[in-house]
Amino acid sequence: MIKERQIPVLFVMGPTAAGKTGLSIHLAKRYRGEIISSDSMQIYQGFSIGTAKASPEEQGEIQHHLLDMIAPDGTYSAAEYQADALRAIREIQSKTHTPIVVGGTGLYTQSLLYELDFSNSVRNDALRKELEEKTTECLYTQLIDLDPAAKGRIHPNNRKRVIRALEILKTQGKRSTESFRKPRKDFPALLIGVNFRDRGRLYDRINRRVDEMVEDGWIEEVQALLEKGISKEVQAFQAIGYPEILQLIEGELSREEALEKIKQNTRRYAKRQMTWYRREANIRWFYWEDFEENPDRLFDAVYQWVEEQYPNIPKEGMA
RNA sequence: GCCCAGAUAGCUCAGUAGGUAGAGCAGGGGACUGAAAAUCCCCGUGUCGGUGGUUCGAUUCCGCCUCUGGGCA
Repeated sequence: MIKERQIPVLFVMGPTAAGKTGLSIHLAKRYRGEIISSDSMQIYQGFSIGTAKASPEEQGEIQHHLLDMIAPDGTYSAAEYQADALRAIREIQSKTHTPIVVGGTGLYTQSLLYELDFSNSVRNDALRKELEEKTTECLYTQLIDLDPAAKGRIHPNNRKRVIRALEILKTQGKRSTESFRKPRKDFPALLIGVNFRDRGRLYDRINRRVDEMVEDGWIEEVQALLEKGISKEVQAFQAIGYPEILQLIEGELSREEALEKIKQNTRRYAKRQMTWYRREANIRWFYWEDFEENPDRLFDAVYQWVEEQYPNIPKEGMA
C-alpha cells in the first residue's frame, strides 16, 4: 500500500450519465470531501444544463472547484487545467479534506494521474490563424519536413494535431513530445469507476437525460447566451448538444431531429470515453447491475472498498 | 375473396443475365502531451421470409404457403 499518511485523491470515473455526480456528492459527504471537476466544458459559465453540472443545491452542500471558472467566451486548456487542479488538490489536502476528482474529460484526468508535460509551447493564436488558411495536406508536408519523426505519430488527416505540432515546432523549435507516460507520485490516488455492464442501459439513461435537460430549460439557456452576445464560435459552444440546440433555435432542425442527434452524439462520446478508461488498468469498477441499480447499495460497496484501501481517510465527524 | 408489388445486415435499400451478396445510416474497436464533449483512424456472414421443384449448383427461375403495403370488390 501507498503512503499511509497522505490523504488519497479519489477519482470518480465513468462515461457520461453513468452517475458520477451522485456518487461524488455522497463520497464528499462521507469523507469530508471537496470536489474538483475534471470536465473541459463545465469550466465555462453559463453552460450548465447541457453540460450536466452539479445542481446549485449540490454545489451548496459540497465545495466544488474548477466549475464556472471561465467566461462563456473564454478559452481554457489541458495545461491550465493541470496546474489549477494540482493546486486545488494541495489546498484541499492541507485542510485535511479529501480531494475528489470527478469528470469525464480523459486528457484532464490523465494530466493528474501522469506527469504529462505541457511546457513545450504555449498556444499561439496568431500562428494558428495563419496555419488555418492552408490545406491539411500542405500543413502535413510542412510538418514532416520539419520533424520527420512526427510521421506515424500524427495522422495526415488530423488537422488539429498537425497544427498543434507545427505550433510547437515554430514557436519553440522543439519536437512534439514523445508519448511515454510516467505515473505521478506526489499523491496516492484511488480510481473509482461507475458504469453499466450492459451498454444499452447506459444508452437508455443518456437518451432520457437529454430529454430531461431540455425540460429543465436547455433551450432557454442557449437563448440567454445568445442574448448576452456570446458568439457561436466560442470554444464552449463545441460542447455536445449546443450546436444542435442552436440549429433548433434557428429552425434548421426540428425539435425531434435535434434531440435525436444530441442523443447520438452523446452515445458516441460515451463510447470514446470508455476507450480512455480501458487503458487505465487500475480502475476499480462498480456496475449498477451488480447492485440492482440501487444507489445506496452501490455507494456502500464503494465506501467499503475505499476504507479497505485507506482506513485513515478523513471522515465526517473527525476533527 | 381477387389482382398487383414487396419480403436481402439492427434500419433503409441495391444486387446477383443461376456459381451463397454490398452501400448509406445505426453500431463496434482504436488513437489521444496547451482546442479533448474537440479532432482523427479502422471495422460489413447475413438460415438473401418459409417450403417443395428445375439444375452439377437457387438468394436469383417455377409452384405453394406466410407476412407487409397498395388497388378492386
